This record gives sequence, C-alpha cells and structure tokens, in this order.
Amino acid sequence: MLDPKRFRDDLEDTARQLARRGVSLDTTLMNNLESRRKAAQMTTQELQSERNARSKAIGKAKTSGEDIQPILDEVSDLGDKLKAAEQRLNEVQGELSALLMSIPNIPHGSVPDGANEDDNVEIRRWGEPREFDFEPRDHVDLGVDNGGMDFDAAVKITGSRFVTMNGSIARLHRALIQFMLDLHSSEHGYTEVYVPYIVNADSLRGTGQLPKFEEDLFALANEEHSYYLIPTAEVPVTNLVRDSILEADDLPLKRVCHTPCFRSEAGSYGKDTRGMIRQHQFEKVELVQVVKPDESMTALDELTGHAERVLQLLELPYRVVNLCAGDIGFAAQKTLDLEVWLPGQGKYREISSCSVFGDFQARRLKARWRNPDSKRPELVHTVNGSGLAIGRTLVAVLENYQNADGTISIPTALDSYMGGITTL
RNA sequence: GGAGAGAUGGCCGAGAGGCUGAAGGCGCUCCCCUGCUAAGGGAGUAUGGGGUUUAUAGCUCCAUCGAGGGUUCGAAUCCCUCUCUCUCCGCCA
Repeated sequence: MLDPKRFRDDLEDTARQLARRGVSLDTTLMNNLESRRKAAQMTTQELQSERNARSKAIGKAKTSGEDIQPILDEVSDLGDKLKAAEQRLNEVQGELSALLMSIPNIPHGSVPDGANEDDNVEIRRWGEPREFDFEPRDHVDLGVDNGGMDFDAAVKITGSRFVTMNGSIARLHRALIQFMLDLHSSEHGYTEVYVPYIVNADSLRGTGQLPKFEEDLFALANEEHSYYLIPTAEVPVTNLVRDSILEADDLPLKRVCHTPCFRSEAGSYGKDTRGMIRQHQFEKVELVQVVKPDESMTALDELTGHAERVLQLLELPYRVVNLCAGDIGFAAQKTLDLEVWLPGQGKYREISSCSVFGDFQARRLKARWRNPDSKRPELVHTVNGSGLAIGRTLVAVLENYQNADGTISIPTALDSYMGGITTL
C-alpha cells in the first residue's frame, strides 16, 4: 500500500507516476473520498470528545453526591449522533482503504518506460550459450527418454501441469535445492528458515497477493478457515516480520527458504503447456531481505548477485533484464529478472525474479524498525528474489549439459550432492 | 474429538463499571552519588490516526488491555461470537 498522505499532498504527481504502469488513478474520486473521510473523521472525533467529557463529569458528580439527571438529559441524543457519525466514517474508510489496497506500487526512477515485456531492458549477460555439434533436445524428450520424468503419471494422479520424477533425475532435483540452500546460508549470510506452506488471508494481504489476485491462488475449501496454498515462500517468510518493531541491529534480516509453490496459472491457458516450465506445483529457494529504507536499492543488487552466483557456479549462461514499468508486479518498485539460456527452446527464459518493494509491503504488514536517529518506529523496506526456481534450474541443467547420446553430465558444483553420479 | 483454565505495555503482574493509557516490579535510557566491583537516589520509557504547522518540534483531539459485536451517560472490568495459548484425556506422523 502506498502512503495515504501521497494521495492528499501529491495526488497529481502520484497519478502521473502510476500512469507509467498503465494505471489510471481517478483523482476526482480520490479527492472526493478524502474530503468525505476528513469531514466524517472530524465530526466523529468531536462527538467522541464531547461524550468523554460528559461521562467524566457524570462520574465526578456522582461520587460527590450531586444530582446527575441534568447532565444525563444533555447527553440523551449524543449516543445516536455518535453512532451515525461512526457508521459514516466506517463506510468512507472502508471505501478508501479498499481503493488504496488495489493501487499498485510506484515504479522506481531506474525502471524503464514501457507497456509490456517487449520493452524490458537487458542490462548484462554472463556466459556463452554452448555450441552443439548435434541438435539439442528439450528437457521433456531428455527427461522422458531417460525414464526420470513422467508427465503422464502426473496427469493420472492429478491433472495437467504436474510432473513426477524418478531415480537420478529426482535426486538431481533434490541436489539443486540442497546446493542452493547451502550456498546462500553458508556464503551469502542468509539464515535458513522453515515455514508453513498454507497461509491465511492476512498474510497474503501483507505481501500484496490479496485482494487483487485471488484467482492466481489455490484456496483450501474449508468452512472454518480461509486458507491458501502459498504461491511463493515470499508470503510466509516476509510475514515473519508482520506486526513487529525491529531493532536497528536486527537489520538487514536475511532469510533463505525452500518451499513448494502452488499457482493456479489462471489466464495462462495454452502457454508453456509442454514440460516443466509452467507447473501448478514447483519448488523454489527464495531469498528475502528486510532492510533499512536507505539500503533497499543496494540490497536488490546484492540479492540479485546472490541469485546470479547460483547460475555462475552451475555454469549456466544467463542475462539480467530490467523489467519495464508496465511489466513489474503489483507490489514491486523495481524488478530484475534472471533469464537462463535454454538450448531446447533456443532462448532465454525467466529463472529468477528479484524485486524491491520499498515500504509498500511493510505498510500492509505493519513491519517497522526503530530508527535510532528519530527514535521512532519507521517502516522497513522489503526485498526478495528466487535463488532459484528449482524446476526451471533442472530444465536448464538437463538442456545445457546434454550429450549427443542423450545422457546428461552433472555440473561439478553438484558433485558432493549426487553421491558419485556424474552422468545421468 | 472430550473436559477445564487463560489472553493486560519489552517482560512479569495488579485492576472486577467512572478520576486507569492502565498500580507495582523487572528491564532499558538519561542524570546524580560512589576512586574498581556491588549498592543507592532522581527523572523518563506503548502504538496508530486526525487537526494545527511549509515541515519538524510543539500543542491538541481520537482510538487501542487477543479480535469483532452488544449493554451503558461511561467498559480492561458486564453479555455474545470468534481466534489463539495452556493443562488433562483420547487419537496420531
């Protein structure tokens, strides 16, 4: 959520900046709601103040044995007036906060203009795509022929957009998780955490998935609770700091977490239907940082570097893309995508998305820190990114490390995780 | 699943319709005292929001004692619903 003060003091400028994302802010509606809010709030508070004063007077009169009836008569209609005023205030505030919760973050100045992914800007490349002296195959052919991947079995068990894995490919999949967790926790300073994979609506509101993106989530049908499967570890991990005031020493708070992720992929029918690229369930190792406000942009670069390090150690060619204003997510100020080279597709595909949110999530989360300069609680900034998406990393390893005979070599970085297996 | 008990500030803990945003203690901060250490004395120490202000500060008002409703002129205190925690029994990886 953006600072409500923005909509009072810098409405036009805010509207202009949101327009970069293709969002048009109804400034007339906003002004109208805001002035109604102000009027209703002032009336309500005045009445409350009057009630408090009268009640206090009654208390005093009563203890000193005076007749309280005259004061009681005075306040007879106060209760009704107050109730009406409170109701009006609640209505306006409800409308206002629903509107505020649906307005996305403002793109950072370093975010390029643009409407969609075609306008994203590549900022660097690492590694050279390998020259094959045979026609490289995609991960589906490789995995299925190897016997390590079975999509038909997953269709039988559940439905489309799932996979089952067997034997050494399942092991490679697990090895990637262990490798990334170890790298980030022992070399990049992140503390490993384990969290619930099922979360409540408050948590999803905190990180921005609700109220606007419910259709992307798997909700658990239950009369008692409204629980959801996590679409990313960002949700439970970032919500660790919800409703808390951190000390300056606690920052930066760096957490790494492996979880499965569940996405309904509503609206992506017909897109990436083949293989493991887009699944309803996939594993991810997520990096989350909670930082002081003036450190968030540096933290984004640092965190992106940590994700890049995984690709470098696995010797997978990739590029870094600065998403344009029209392509960044709802809560993000800025997003850098890592795209890995996939020989089977002959193109770079997203394998990590690293974003800085400013105080947008923190405001929803009520996540603050005590600034020693002001001695007051102030909102923290949040940053996160995949480090990396496991399924897509597996795809990248299979396709980049394939041999002419259909076997797959294992990247040396994974040696200690594969129990002596060097070729699949 | 059954039976009980509970939820108050950073922590412990009083409070049982009015002067309680909340006693007392601990912790923490600042000051004084003490030649180290220990001890002692004093002051301060919740969060969010509104108004005022160019903006801080200040001033002022409002809200908050797990959450939401209700009763009342007035609720931490009474009533209802929900959530969570703890104890015992049952079941269980």
